[in-house]
Amino acid sequence: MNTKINILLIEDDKSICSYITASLSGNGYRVITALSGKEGVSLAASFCPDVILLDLGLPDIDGCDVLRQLRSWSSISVIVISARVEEQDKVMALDLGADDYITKPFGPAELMARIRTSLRHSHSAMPGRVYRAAGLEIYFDKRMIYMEGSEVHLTQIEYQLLSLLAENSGRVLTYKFIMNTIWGPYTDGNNQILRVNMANIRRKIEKNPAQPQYVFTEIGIGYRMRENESV
Amino acid sequence: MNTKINILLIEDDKSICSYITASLSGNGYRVITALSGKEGVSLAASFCPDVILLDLGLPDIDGCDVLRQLRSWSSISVIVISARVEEQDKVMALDLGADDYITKPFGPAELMARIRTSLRHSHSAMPGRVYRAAGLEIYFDKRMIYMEGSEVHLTQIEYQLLSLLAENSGRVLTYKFIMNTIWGPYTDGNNQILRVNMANIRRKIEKNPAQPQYVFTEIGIGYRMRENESV
DNA sequence: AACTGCTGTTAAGATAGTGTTAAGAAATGA
DNA sequence: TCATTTCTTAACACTATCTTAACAGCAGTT
Repeated sequence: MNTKINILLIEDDKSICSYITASLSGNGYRVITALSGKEGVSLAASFCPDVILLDLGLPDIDGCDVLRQLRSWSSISVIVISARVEEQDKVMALDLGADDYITKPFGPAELMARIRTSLRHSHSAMPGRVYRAAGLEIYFDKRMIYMEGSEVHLTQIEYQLLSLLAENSGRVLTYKFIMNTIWGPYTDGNNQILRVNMANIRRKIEKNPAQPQYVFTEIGIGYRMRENESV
Repeated sequence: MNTKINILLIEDDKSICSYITASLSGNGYRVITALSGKEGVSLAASFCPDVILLDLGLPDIDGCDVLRQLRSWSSISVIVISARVEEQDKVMALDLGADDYITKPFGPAELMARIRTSLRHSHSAMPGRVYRAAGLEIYFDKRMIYMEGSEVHLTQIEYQLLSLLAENSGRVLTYKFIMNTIWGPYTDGNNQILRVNMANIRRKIEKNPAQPQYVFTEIGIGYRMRENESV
Protein backbone atom coordinates (compact mmCIF):
# COMPACT_ATOMS: atom_id res chain seq x y z
CA MET A 1 0.00 0.00 0.00
CA ASN A 2 1.32 3.36 -0.98
CA THR A 3 0.57 6.15 1.44
CA LYS A 4 3.26 8.52 0.30
CA ILE A 5 2.51 12.03 -0.79
CA ASN A 6 3.69 12.64 -4.34
CA ILE A 7 5.49 15.83 -5.20
CA LEU A 8 6.54 17.01 -8.61
CA LEU A 9 9.53 19.33 -8.62
CA ILE A 10 9.95 21.39 -11.78
CA GLU A 11 13.40 22.92 -11.51
CA ASP A 12 16.37 23.06 -13.85
CA ASP A 13 19.12 23.73 -11.33
CA LYS A 14 20.36 20.27 -10.44
CA SER A 15 21.96 21.25 -7.18
CA ILE A 16 18.72 22.77 -5.92
CA CYS A 17 16.93 19.68 -7.17
CA SER A 18 19.02 17.30 -5.20
CA TYR A 19 18.88 19.53 -2.14
CA ILE A 20 15.09 19.70 -2.17
CA THR A 21 14.67 16.07 -3.13
CA ALA A 22 16.90 14.98 -0.28
CA SER A 23 15.10 16.97 2.37
CA LEU A 24 11.64 16.01 1.15
CA SER A 25 12.22 12.32 0.60
CA GLY A 26 13.88 12.23 3.98
CA ASN A 27 10.52 13.26 5.38
CA GLY A 28 8.43 10.63 3.72
CA TYR A 29 7.49 12.37 0.48
CA ARG A 30 8.02 10.83 -2.91
CA VAL A 31 9.66 13.36 -5.20
CA ILE A 32 9.78 13.30 -8.98
CA THR A 33 11.87 15.84 -10.82
CA ALA A 34 11.33 17.56 -14.13
CA LEU A 35 14.23 19.56 -15.50
CA SER A 36 12.20 21.61 -17.96
CA GLY A 37 8.77 23.16 -18.25
CA LYS A 38 7.68 20.83 -21.01
CA GLU A 39 8.70 17.77 -19.03
CA GLY A 40 6.96 19.23 -15.99
CA VAL A 41 3.62 19.62 -17.72
CA SER A 42 3.65 16.12 -19.14
CA LEU A 43 4.77 14.61 -15.84
CA ALA A 44 2.01 16.48 -14.06
CA ALA A 45 -0.45 14.83 -16.41
CA SER A 46 0.95 11.33 -16.17
CA PHE A 47 2.08 11.31 -12.56
CA CYS A 48 -0.78 13.27 -10.99
CA PRO A 49 1.19 14.59 -8.01
CA ASP A 50 -0.42 15.98 -4.90
CA VAL A 51 1.70 19.12 -5.00
CA ILE A 52 3.82 20.75 -7.68
CA LEU A 53 6.85 22.85 -6.82
CA LEU A 54 7.48 25.15 -9.75
CA ASP A 55 10.56 27.24 -10.30
CA LEU A 56 9.73 30.24 -12.44
CA GLY A 57 13.17 30.45 -14.03
CA LEU A 58 13.09 27.55 -16.46
CA PRO A 59 15.22 27.18 -19.58
CA ASP A 60 12.55 26.32 -22.14
CA ILE A 61 9.16 27.79 -21.22
CA ASP A 62 8.41 30.75 -18.99
CA GLY A 63 7.24 29.55 -15.60
CA CYS A 64 4.03 31.54 -15.88
CA ASP A 65 3.21 29.71 -19.08
CA VAL A 66 3.77 26.39 -17.34
CA LEU A 67 1.33 27.54 -14.70
CA ARG A 68 -1.16 28.61 -17.33
CA GLN A 69 -0.94 25.26 -19.06
CA LEU A 70 -1.37 23.37 -15.82
CA ARG A 71 -4.34 25.45 -14.77
CA SER A 72 -6.06 24.90 -18.08
CA TRP A 73 -6.91 21.38 -17.00
CA SER A 74 -5.81 20.79 -13.45
CA SER A 75 -6.29 22.17 -9.97
CA ILE A 76 -3.29 20.46 -8.41
CA SER A 77 -1.66 22.62 -5.75
CA VAL A 78 1.22 24.62 -7.17
CA ILE A 79 3.81 26.28 -4.99
CA VAL A 80 5.93 28.70 -6.96
CA ILE A 81 9.58 28.96 -6.08
CA SER A 82 11.37 31.97 -7.40
CA ALA A 83 14.38 34.19 -7.01
CA ARG A 84 12.33 37.17 -8.17
CA VAL A 85 11.15 39.27 -5.28
CA GLU A 86 9.30 41.91 -7.28
CA GLU A 87 5.72 42.36 -6.26
CA GLN A 88 4.37 42.11 -9.78
CA ASP A 89 5.88 38.67 -10.25
CA LYS A 90 4.19 37.40 -7.13
CA VAL A 91 0.87 38.97 -8.09
CA MET A 92 0.98 37.47 -11.56
CA ALA A 93 1.83 33.98 -10.35
CA LEU A 94 -0.79 34.01 -7.61
CA ASP A 95 -3.46 35.32 -9.94
CA LEU A 96 -2.59 32.67 -12.49
CA GLY A 97 -3.63 30.16 -9.89
CA ALA A 98 -0.51 29.48 -7.85
CA ASP A 99 -1.35 28.45 -4.31
CA ASP A 100 1.75 29.95 -2.76
CA TYR A 101 4.87 31.84 -3.69
CA ILE A 102 8.18 31.39 -1.91
CA THR A 103 11.24 33.46 -2.63
CA LYS A 104 14.72 32.00 -2.51
CA PRO A 105 16.49 31.44 -0.28
CA PHE A 106 14.25 29.42 1.99
CA GLY A 107 14.80 26.60 4.42
CA PRO A 108 13.49 23.06 4.16
CA ALA A 109 11.31 23.49 7.24
CA GLU A 110 9.44 26.40 5.73
CA LEU A 111 9.07 24.57 2.44
CA MET A 112 7.56 21.57 4.15
CA ALA A 113 5.27 23.71 6.27
CA ARG A 114 4.01 25.40 3.10
CA ILE A 115 3.53 22.02 1.47
CA ARG A 116 1.48 20.89 4.43
CA THR A 117 -0.59 24.06 4.17
CA SER A 118 -1.17 23.43 0.49
CA LEU A 119 -2.24 19.86 1.15
CA ARG A 120 -4.64 21.17 3.74
CA HIS A 121 -6.08 23.54 1.15
CA SER A 122 -6.54 20.81 -1.40
CA HIS A 123 -8.88 19.22 1.12
CA SER A 124 -7.54 15.75 0.57
CA ALA A 125 -4.60 14.97 2.80
CA MET A 126 -5.96 17.15 5.56
CA PRO A 127 -5.42 15.32 8.82
CA GLY A 128 -8.54 13.93 10.34
CA ARG A 129 -10.66 14.60 7.32
CA VAL A 130 -13.19 11.86 6.77
CA TYR A 131 -15.96 10.98 4.37
CA ARG A 132 -18.71 9.00 5.96
CA ALA A 133 -22.05 7.82 4.60
CA ALA A 134 -23.98 4.75 5.67
CA GLY A 135 -21.38 1.99 6.05
CA LEU A 136 -18.66 3.64 4.00
CA GLU A 137 -15.75 5.54 5.52
CA ILE A 138 -12.87 7.22 3.74
CA TYR A 139 -9.90 8.53 5.72
CA PHE A 140 -8.18 10.93 3.39
CA ASP A 141 -5.06 11.39 5.44
CA LYS A 142 -4.37 7.66 5.69
CA ARG A 143 -5.72 6.84 2.25
CA MET A 144 -7.78 4.10 3.83
CA ILE A 145 -11.29 2.99 3.06
CA TYR A 146 -13.56 0.93 5.23
CA MET A 147 -16.83 -0.72 4.34
CA GLU A 148 -18.88 -1.76 7.37
CA GLY A 149 -15.71 -1.51 9.42
CA SER A 150 -13.54 -3.77 7.32
CA GLU A 151 -10.82 -2.47 5.10
CA VAL A 152 -11.41 -2.19 1.37
CA HIS A 153 -8.47 -2.29 -0.96
CA LEU A 154 -8.60 0.07 -3.88
CA THR A 155 -5.94 0.51 -6.53
CA GLN A 156 -4.25 3.86 -7.01
CA ILE A 157 -6.61 5.04 -9.72
CA GLU A 158 -9.67 3.69 -7.99
CA TYR A 159 -8.70 5.59 -4.85
CA GLN A 160 -8.08 8.80 -6.75
CA LEU A 161 -11.44 8.49 -8.44
CA LEU A 162 -13.42 7.71 -5.33
CA SER A 163 -11.76 10.37 -3.22
CA LEU A 164 -12.27 12.95 -5.95
CA LEU A 165 -15.96 12.16 -5.88
CA ALA A 166 -16.02 12.08 -2.09
CA GLU A 167 -14.35 15.46 -1.83
CA ASN A 168 -17.13 16.83 -4.00
CA SER A 169 -19.88 14.70 -2.58
CA GLY A 170 -23.38 15.80 -3.44
CA ARG A 171 -22.22 17.54 -6.59
CA VAL A 172 -22.15 16.11 -10.09
CA LEU A 173 -18.66 15.83 -11.54
CA THR A 174 -18.66 15.68 -15.32
CA TYR A 175 -16.90 12.88 -17.14
CA LYS A 176 -14.66 15.45 -18.72
CA PHE A 177 -13.61 16.95 -15.41
CA ILE A 178 -12.90 13.54 -13.93
CA MET A 179 -10.92 12.45 -16.96
CA ASN A 180 -8.94 15.68 -16.88
CA THR A 181 -8.20 15.38 -13.21
CA ILE A 182 -7.13 11.77 -13.18
CA TRP A 183 -5.89 10.95 -16.67
CA GLY A 184 -4.71 14.42 -17.62
CA PRO A 185 -5.66 16.65 -20.52
CA TYR A 186 -4.45 14.51 -23.40
CA THR A 187 -7.28 12.02 -23.54
CA ASP A 188 -9.69 11.37 -26.36
CA GLY A 189 -13.33 11.78 -25.54
CA ASN A 190 -13.67 8.10 -24.72
CA ASN A 191 -14.72 7.43 -21.13
CA GLN A 192 -14.41 3.65 -21.33
CA ILE A 193 -11.52 3.59 -18.89
CA LEU A 194 -13.59 5.58 -16.44
CA ARG A 195 -16.53 3.23 -16.72
CA VAL A 196 -14.36 0.20 -16.10
CA ASN A 197 -12.83 1.75 -13.00
CA MET A 198 -16.23 2.75 -11.71
CA ALA A 199 -17.48 -0.80 -12.19
CA ASN A 200 -14.50 -2.07 -10.22
CA ILE A 201 -15.07 0.41 -7.42
CA ARG A 202 -18.73 -0.45 -7.24
CA ARG A 203 -17.96 -4.15 -7.07
CA LYS A 204 -15.83 -3.38 -4.02
CA ILE A 205 -18.00 -0.92 -2.11
CA GLU A 206 -21.57 -1.48 -3.26
CA LYS A 207 -23.64 -4.38 -2.02
CA ASN A 208 -25.55 -4.44 -5.25
CA PRO A 209 -23.59 -2.65 -8.00
CA ALA A 210 -26.68 -2.54 -10.17
CA GLN A 211 -28.41 -0.34 -7.59
CA PRO A 212 -25.62 1.81 -6.22
CA GLN A 213 -25.95 3.52 -2.88
CA TYR A 214 -22.81 5.61 -2.93
CA VAL A 215 -21.89 6.62 -6.45
CA PHE A 216 -24.73 7.56 -8.75
CA THR A 217 -24.63 7.95 -12.49
CA GLU A 218 -26.03 11.10 -14.02
CA ILE A 219 -26.54 9.88 -17.53
CA GLY A 220 -24.97 12.07 -20.14
CA ILE A 221 -23.22 14.18 -17.49
CA GLY A 222 -21.06 12.32 -15.02
CA TYR A 223 -21.06 10.83 -11.54
CA ARG A 224 -22.27 12.13 -8.22
CA MET A 225 -21.41 10.76 -4.82
CA ARG A 226 -23.79 10.48 -1.93
CA GLU A 227 -23.50 13.43 0.41
CA ASN A 228 -20.98 13.27 3.22
CA GLU A 229 -22.74 12.69 6.52
CA SER A 230 -19.72 13.29 8.74
CA VAL A 231 -20.09 17.08 8.80
CA MET B 1 -27.55 42.19 -1.64
CA ASN B 2 -24.12 42.92 -0.25
CA THR B 3 -21.34 41.45 -2.27
CA LYS B 4 -18.43 43.09 -0.48
CA ILE B 5 -15.73 40.85 0.91
CA ASN B 6 -15.24 41.35 4.65
CA ILE B 7 -11.77 41.44 6.06
CA LEU B 8 -10.81 41.52 9.70
CA LEU B 9 -7.47 43.15 10.40
CA ILE B 10 -5.95 42.31 13.77
CA GLU B 11 -3.09 44.75 14.22
CA ASP B 12 -2.07 47.10 17.00
CA ASP B 13 0.11 49.49 15.02
CA LYS B 14 -2.30 52.22 13.99
CA SER B 15 -0.23 53.55 11.13
CA ILE B 16 -0.08 50.10 9.54
CA CYS B 17 -3.79 49.75 10.20
CA SER B 18 -4.71 52.87 8.34
CA TYR B 19 -2.31 52.05 5.53
CA ILE B 20 -3.78 48.58 4.98
CA THR B 21 -7.33 49.74 5.51
CA ALA B 22 -6.90 52.47 2.95
CA SER B 23 -5.50 50.24 0.25
CA LEU B 24 -8.01 47.45 0.82
CA SER B 25 -11.13 49.56 1.08
CA GLY B 26 -9.96 51.44 -1.99
CA ASN B 27 -10.26 48.12 -3.79
CA GLY B 28 -13.75 47.24 -2.76
CA TYR B 29 -13.12 45.32 0.43
CA ARG B 30 -14.78 46.14 3.71
CA VAL B 31 -12.19 46.26 6.48
CA ILE B 32 -12.84 45.91 10.19
CA THR B 33 -9.97 46.57 12.57
CA ALA B 34 -9.14 45.00 15.91
CA LEU B 35 -6.35 46.58 17.91
CA SER B 36 -5.77 43.63 20.22
CA GLY B 37 -5.87 39.85 20.13
CA LYS B 38 -8.84 39.63 22.45
CA GLU B 39 -10.83 42.09 20.39
CA GLY B 40 -9.79 40.22 17.26
CA VAL B 41 -11.12 36.89 18.47
CA SER B 42 -14.45 38.31 19.50
CA LEU B 43 -14.82 40.32 16.30
CA ALA B 44 -14.02 37.21 14.27
CA ALA B 45 -16.93 35.51 16.00
CA SER B 46 -19.40 38.33 15.64
CA PHE B 47 -18.53 39.61 12.15
CA CYS B 48 -17.69 36.32 10.45
CA PRO B 49 -15.20 37.86 8.04
CA ASP B 50 -14.15 36.12 4.85
CA VAL B 51 -10.46 36.62 5.59
CA ILE B 52 -8.50 37.53 8.71
CA LEU B 53 -5.20 39.41 8.55
CA LEU B 54 -3.34 38.66 11.74
CA ASP B 55 -0.25 40.42 12.98
CA LEU B 56 1.77 38.16 15.24
CA GLY B 57 3.16 40.97 17.38
CA LEU B 58 0.18 41.92 19.48
CA PRO B 59 0.28 43.65 22.85
CA ASP B 60 -2.02 41.41 24.87
CA ILE B 61 -1.99 37.84 23.56
CA ASP B 62 0.69 36.12 21.51
CA GLY B 63 -0.37 35.94 17.89
CA CYS B 64 -0.03 32.17 17.86
CA ASP B 65 -2.49 31.92 20.69
CA VAL B 66 -4.93 34.05 18.77
CA LEU B 67 -4.56 31.64 15.90
CA ARG B 68 -5.08 28.67 18.20
CA GLN B 69 -8.23 30.20 19.62
CA LEU B 70 -9.57 30.99 16.17
CA ARG B 71 -8.85 27.53 14.86
CA SER B 72 -10.58 25.91 17.80
CA TRP B 73 -13.92 26.86 16.32
CA SER B 74 -13.43 28.41 12.91
CA SER B 75 -11.87 27.68 9.56
CA ILE B 76 -11.89 31.24 8.32
CA SER B 77 -8.87 32.02 6.14
CA VAL B 78 -6.08 33.57 8.21
CA ILE B 79 -3.16 35.37 6.62
CA VAL B 80 -0.41 35.99 9.12
CA ILE B 81 1.52 39.23 8.86
CA SER B 82 4.78 39.35 10.72
CA ALA B 83 8.08 41.09 11.02
CA ARG B 84 9.68 37.84 12.11
CA VAL B 85 11.52 36.15 9.30
CA GLU B 86 12.78 33.14 11.25
CA GLU B 87 11.81 29.85 9.73
CA GLN B 88 10.48 28.41 12.97
CA ASP B 89 7.96 31.25 13.34
CA LYS B 90 6.60 30.60 9.88
CA VAL B 91 6.44 26.85 10.45
CA MET B 92 4.62 27.25 13.72
CA ALA B 93 2.05 29.69 12.34
CA LEU B 94 1.41 27.62 9.23
CA ASP B 95 1.08 24.42 11.22
CA LEU B 96 -1.30 26.10 13.60
CA GLY B 97 -3.59 26.54 10.65
CA ALA B 98 -2.59 29.83 9.07
CA ASP B 99 -3.29 29.88 5.38
CA ASP B 100 -0.41 32.13 4.47
CA TYR B 101 2.46 33.99 6.07
CA ILE B 102 3.73 37.32 4.78
CA THR B 103 6.77 39.05 6.16
CA LYS B 104 6.97 42.81 6.43
CA PRO B 105 7.57 44.84 4.47
CA PHE B 106 5.14 43.95 1.68
CA GLY B 107 3.24 45.93 -0.89
CA PRO B 108 -0.52 46.30 -1.18
CA ALA B 109 -0.61 44.47 -4.50
CA GLU B 110 0.97 41.36 -3.02
CA LEU B 111 -1.33 41.52 -0.03
CA MET B 112 -4.37 41.68 -2.23
CA ALA B 113 -3.13 38.89 -4.46
CA ARG B 114 -2.65 36.70 -1.39
CA ILE B 115 -6.12 37.60 -0.18
CA ARG B 116 -7.54 36.59 -3.54
CA THR B 117 -5.68 33.30 -3.30
CA SER B 118 -7.05 32.70 0.17
CA LEU B 119 -10.58 33.41 -0.97
CA ARG B 120 -10.07 30.94 -3.78
CA HIS B 121 -8.98 28.30 -1.28
CA SER B 122 -11.98 28.67 0.96
CA HIS B 123 -14.73 27.82 -1.44
CA SER B 124 -17.24 28.64 1.20
CA ALA B 125 -17.58 32.07 -0.36
CA MET B 126 -19.78 30.70 -3.10
CA PRO B 127 -23.21 29.75 -1.85
CA GLY B 128 -24.77 28.42 -5.06
CA ARG B 129 -28.04 29.55 -6.51
CA VAL B 130 -31.34 27.99 -5.64
CA TYR B 131 -34.82 28.05 -7.11
CA ARG B 132 -37.55 27.57 -4.58
CA ALA B 133 -41.32 27.73 -4.90
CA ALA B 134 -43.86 25.85 -2.79
CA GLY B 135 -42.47 22.32 -2.44
CA LEU B 136 -40.07 22.50 -5.35
CA GLU B 137 -36.35 23.18 -4.94
CA ILE B 138 -33.68 23.33 -7.62
CA TYR B 139 -30.02 23.47 -6.60
CA PHE B 140 -28.18 24.61 -9.68
CA ASP B 141 -24.68 23.94 -8.39
CA LYS B 142 -25.45 20.37 -7.40
CA ARG B 143 -27.74 19.81 -10.33
CA MET B 144 -30.32 18.39 -7.96
CA ILE B 145 -34.06 18.79 -7.74
CA TYR B 146 -36.22 18.07 -4.73
CA MET B 147 -39.98 17.85 -4.53
CA GLU B 148 -41.32 18.03 -0.97
CA GLY B 149 -37.85 17.15 0.23
CA SER B 150 -37.40 14.01 -1.80
CA GLU B 151 -35.14 13.80 -4.79
CA VAL B 152 -36.60 13.96 -8.27
CA HIS B 153 -34.74 12.42 -11.15
CA LEU B 154 -34.84 14.29 -14.42
CA THR B 155 -33.14 13.30 -17.65
CA GLN B 156 -30.59 15.54 -19.24
CA ILE B 157 -33.00 17.35 -21.53
CA GLU B 158 -35.66 17.58 -18.86
CA TYR B 159 -33.19 19.19 -16.50
CA GLN B 160 -31.99 21.64 -19.13
CA LEU B 161 -35.54 22.60 -19.89
CA LEU B 162 -36.67 23.02 -16.30
CA SER B 163 -33.60 24.94 -15.21
CA LEU B 164 -33.91 27.21 -18.24
CA LEU B 165 -37.42 28.04 -17.15
CA ALA B 166 -36.41 28.37 -13.51
CA GLU B 167 -33.60 30.76 -14.32
CA ASN B 168 -36.18 32.92 -16.06
CA SER B 169 -38.98 32.29 -13.64
CA GLY B 170 -41.93 34.64 -13.86
CA ARG B 171 -41.20 35.41 -17.50
CA VAL B 172 -42.71 33.74 -20.54
CA LEU B 173 -40.20 31.91 -22.71
CA THR B 174 -41.39 31.38 -26.25
CA TYR B 175 -41.39 27.94 -27.81
CA LYS B 176 -38.97 29.20 -30.38
CA PHE B 177 -36.53 30.47 -27.79
CA ILE B 178 -36.67 27.23 -25.83
CA MET B 179 -36.24 25.12 -28.94
CA ASN B 180 -33.31 27.26 -30.02
CA THR B 181 -31.64 27.02 -26.64
CA ILE B 182 -32.00 23.30 -26.13
CA TRP B 183 -32.27 21.73 -29.57
CA GLY B 184 -30.28 24.31 -31.47
CA PRO B 185 -31.23 26.56 -34.34
CA TYR B 186 -31.77 23.94 -37.04
CA THR B 187 -35.15 22.64 -35.97
CA ASP B 188 -38.34 22.68 -37.95
CA GLY B 189 -41.18 24.62 -36.42
CA ASN B 190 -42.56 21.52 -34.77
CA ASN B 191 -42.64 21.71 -30.98
CA GLN B 192 -43.80 18.14 -30.48
CA ILE B 193 -40.56 17.16 -28.79
CA LEU B 194 -40.91 20.06 -26.40
CA ARG B 195 -44.46 19.10 -25.49
CA VAL B 196 -43.44 15.54 -24.79
CA ASN B 197 -40.64 16.64 -22.51
CA MET B 198 -42.87 19.07 -20.70
CA ALA B 199 -45.41 16.32 -20.11
CA ASN B 200 -42.67 14.13 -18.67
CA ILE B 201 -41.44 16.90 -16.40
CA ARG B 202 -44.93 17.65 -15.18
CA ARG B 203 -45.56 14.00 -14.43
CA LYS B 204 -42.50 14.13 -12.19
CA ILE B 205 -42.96 17.44 -10.36
CA GLU B 206 -46.66 18.28 -10.51
CA LYS B 207 -49.18 16.62 -8.26
CA ASN B 208 -51.83 17.02 -10.92
CA PRO B 209 -50.24 17.58 -14.33
CA ALA B 210 -53.57 18.72 -15.73
CA GLN B 211 -53.52 21.69 -13.32
CA PRO B 212 -49.89 22.63 -13.12
CA GLN B 213 -48.55 24.65 -10.19
CA TYR B 214 -45.04 25.27 -11.41
CA VAL B 215 -44.91 25.44 -15.17
CA PHE B 216 -47.77 27.21 -16.92
CA THR B 217 -48.66 27.12 -20.58
CA GLU B 218 -49.21 30.40 -22.38
CA ILE B 219 -51.18 29.16 -25.33
CA GLY B 220 -49.70 30.16 -28.64
CA ILE B 221 -46.65 31.68 -26.95
CA GLY B 222 -44.66 29.40 -24.72
CA TYR B 223 -44.14 28.37 -21.10
CA ARG B 224 -43.78 30.38 -17.91
CA MET B 225 -42.46 29.16 -14.60
CA ARG B 226 -43.79 30.19 -11.23
CA GLU B 227 -41.76 32.97 -9.69
CA ASN B 228 -38.76 32.08 -7.57
CA GLU B 229 -39.56 32.64 -3.90
CA SER B 230 -36.06 32.16 -2.57
CA VAL B 231 -34.85 35.71 -3.21
C1' DA C 1 -72.37 19.44 -34.88
C1' DA C 2 -68.45 19.50 -37.25
C1' DC C 3 -64.22 21.81 -38.06
C1' DT C 4 -59.80 23.93 -36.80
C1' DG C 5 -55.78 24.95 -34.26
C1' DC C 6 -53.39 24.02 -30.34
C1' DT C 7 -51.77 21.29 -26.41
C1' DG C 8 -51.29 17.02 -23.59
C1' DT C 9 -50.63 12.07 -23.33
C1' DT C 10 -49.17 7.58 -24.46
C1' DA C 11 -46.60 4.09 -26.63
C1' DA C 12 -43.00 2.01 -29.46
C1' DG C 13 -38.88 1.91 -32.23
C1' DA C 14 -34.39 3.99 -32.75
C1' DT C 15 -30.42 5.69 -30.65
C1' DA C 16 -27.06 6.64 -27.55
C1' DG C 17 -25.05 5.84 -23.16
C1' DT C 18 -23.60 2.75 -19.50
C1' DG C 19 -22.15 -1.63 -17.12
C1' DT C 20 -19.74 -5.86 -17.35
C1' DT C 21 -16.51 -9.18 -18.63
C1' DA C 22 -12.28 -10.89 -20.23
C1' DA C 23 -7.74 -10.84 -22.21
C1' DG C 24 -3.42 -8.84 -23.13
C1' DA C 25 -0.07 -5.12 -21.87
C1' DA C 26 2.29 -2.74 -18.52
C1' DA C 27 3.92 -1.94 -14.11
C1' DT C 28 5.22 -3.46 -9.64
C1' DG C 29 7.46 -6.15 -6.09
C1' DA C 30 9.89 -10.20 -4.43
C1' DT D 1 14.09 -13.17 -13.30
C1' DC D 2 9.36 -14.59 -12.35
C1' DA D 3 4.95 -13.90 -10.19
C1' DT D 4 1.52 -10.83 -9.11
C1' DT D 5 -1.09 -6.89 -9.43
C1' DT D 6 -2.83 -3.16 -11.96
C1' DC D 7 -4.06 -0.73 -16.12
C1' DT D 8 -5.94 -0.42 -20.65
C1' DT D 9 -8.53 -1.82 -24.58
C1' DA D 10 -12.18 -4.16 -26.99
C1' DA D 11 -16.46 -6.57 -27.42
C1' DC D 12 -20.92 -7.14 -26.04
C1' DA D 13 -25.25 -6.92 -23.29
C1' DC D 14 -28.24 -4.06 -21.23
C1' DT D 15 -30.67 0.09 -19.93
C1' DA D 16 -32.18 4.71 -20.21
C1' DT D 17 -33.20 8.21 -23.10
C1' DC D 18 -34.65 10.52 -27.25
C1' DT D 19 -37.56 10.98 -31.01
C1' DT D 20 -41.45 10.20 -33.80
C1' DA D 21 -46.12 9.17 -34.60
C1' DA D 22 -50.85 8.58 -33.43
C1' DC D 23 -54.50 10.03 -30.88
C1' DA D 24 -57.31 12.45 -27.19
C1' DG D 25 -58.98 16.64 -25.27
C1' DC D 26 -60.19 21.34 -25.22
C1' DA D 27 -61.32 25.88 -26.64
C1' DG D 28 -63.23 28.84 -30.19
C1' DT D 29 -65.39 29.24 -34.75
C1' DT D 30 -68.19 28.22 -38.65
